[in-house]
Amino acid sequence: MTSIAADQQPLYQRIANDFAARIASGALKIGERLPSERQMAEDLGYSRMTARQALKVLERRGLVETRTGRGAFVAHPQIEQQLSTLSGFTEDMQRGGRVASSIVLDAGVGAADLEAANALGIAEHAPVHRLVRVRLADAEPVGLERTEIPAALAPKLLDRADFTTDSLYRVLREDYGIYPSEAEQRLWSAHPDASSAAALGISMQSSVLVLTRRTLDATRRPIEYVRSVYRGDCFVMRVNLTLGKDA
Amino acid sequence: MTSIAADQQPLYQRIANDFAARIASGALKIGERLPSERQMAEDLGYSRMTARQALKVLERRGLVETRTGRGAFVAHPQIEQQLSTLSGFTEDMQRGGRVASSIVLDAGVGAADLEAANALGIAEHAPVHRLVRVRLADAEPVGLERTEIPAALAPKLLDRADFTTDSLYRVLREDYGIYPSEAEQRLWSAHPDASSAAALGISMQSSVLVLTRRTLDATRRPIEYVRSVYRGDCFVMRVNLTLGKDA
DNA sequence: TGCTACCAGTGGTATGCACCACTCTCTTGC
DNA sequence: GCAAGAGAGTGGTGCATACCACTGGTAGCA
Repeated sequence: MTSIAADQQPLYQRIANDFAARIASGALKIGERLPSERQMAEDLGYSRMTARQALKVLERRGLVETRTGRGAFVAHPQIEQQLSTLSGFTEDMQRGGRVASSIVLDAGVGAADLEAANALGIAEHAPVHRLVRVRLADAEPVGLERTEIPAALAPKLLDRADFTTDSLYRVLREDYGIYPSEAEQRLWSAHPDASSAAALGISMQSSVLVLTRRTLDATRRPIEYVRSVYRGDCFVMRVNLTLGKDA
Repeated sequence: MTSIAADQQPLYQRIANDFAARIASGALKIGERLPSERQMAEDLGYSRMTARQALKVLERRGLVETRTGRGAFVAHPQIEQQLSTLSGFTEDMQRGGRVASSIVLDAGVGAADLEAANALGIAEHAPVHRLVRVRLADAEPVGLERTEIPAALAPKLLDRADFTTDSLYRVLREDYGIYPSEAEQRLWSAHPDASSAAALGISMQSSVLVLTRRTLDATRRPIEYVRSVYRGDCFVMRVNLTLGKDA
């Protein structure tokens, strides 16, 4: 029976995936405690070491964090943190004592242009949810963000929440079970085009930071494509590179 | 004897650190094969599982990569790869069919200014190795990189090699046993100052990408501070974010 | 000569056990 | 009433063992 390839995945991977799915579906909420290693093993009939191995996988994926003598807990989503510290807008503003906010310029369904379609792996002119927001610091526009998400991926997405304040990722996660797990970002320095300059209230001779981001979920399915323009004089991007957590 | 805190570190960590040190010192070279798990265990008197655990640590640190049925091998340094793909200069140029090269404008010992001193954790005016290079694509200047390294860290560093072609990290690694393992990068969009504009042959109204990088080694000791200016019209920075390798 | 089949060695997975340090609770004793 | 201490439960470390899938070489056959 070696021909059966159905669950050729190792046991600990299946256990990990099972928990990952339960976290994604919301059956396990952020901060909630997982069953103890011994209990998992006994209840479900495998060894404690196997349970540990599964937890290690979840920990490395950033879905779970463990505390000695306490237990294992569902962690706060990490890629989102990385994406947000990368563009660290809100914190930057708050650290500077300024108030961050957004204005939604557009929120609806449109047709993907060629660039977005390529990035998202869909046909040109295929329908996408489009969210265009101006980022403000103390009511002054400092950035223009344009996000596109395949319409087929998340039906009625933009009816779900008020994205002036709400997080797009939170809705994708909690309402659609979609977890960002990977992202490719490109950024460069340029002068703004006419419409961006107008939206930001700056001259076309100014220096701006242009950013594109292609975000994938755990199955490497593209879930969003972002194109942003930030004013160069009030925006610093931080990137931290590390190798593992072990000293 | 519970008071002795000398080697309270777990066994597998000590094994891992031992191998890490041997890799850093050059006793184990890149690509070289490590002893097999069973052999390590038998020779040195601990369990195979413990040896495995140590190898897992090294794998996560990016020092070692394992191949089923083959063995474990010393990996190519990863942070350096990340730093270079981040600034992906050479590859970008090669992909575009252009030839990448450098001109060394300055290579010697100087006094740290306040910004560099703070970043490197040394006193202002303390001696640093200073390396200033212009990056060229097809003989056209596209970036200006200014690197500073505490002089105390690597005596006679700049006599060691010709940095027109050689890699700074390679020399740090092989001659001084210093491994970059962490980096903080900041970047923003701006107009160049007069001297940078002159070095790059561009106008002061151009848009440039400014980058600073603070690199730390495994003990979180600052080892370099880099300030760079890149022409916005011919430089794209790529950043990839991921969580773990497991599907 | 050239292919196949085998085999020894390797990492990968899984089990089971033992002991430790840590955290929290609940009881005991002042 | 409150503090010290016992105890149960948790993750962390380390051990021994077994079998699997994969790799590379080699011996043997055509």
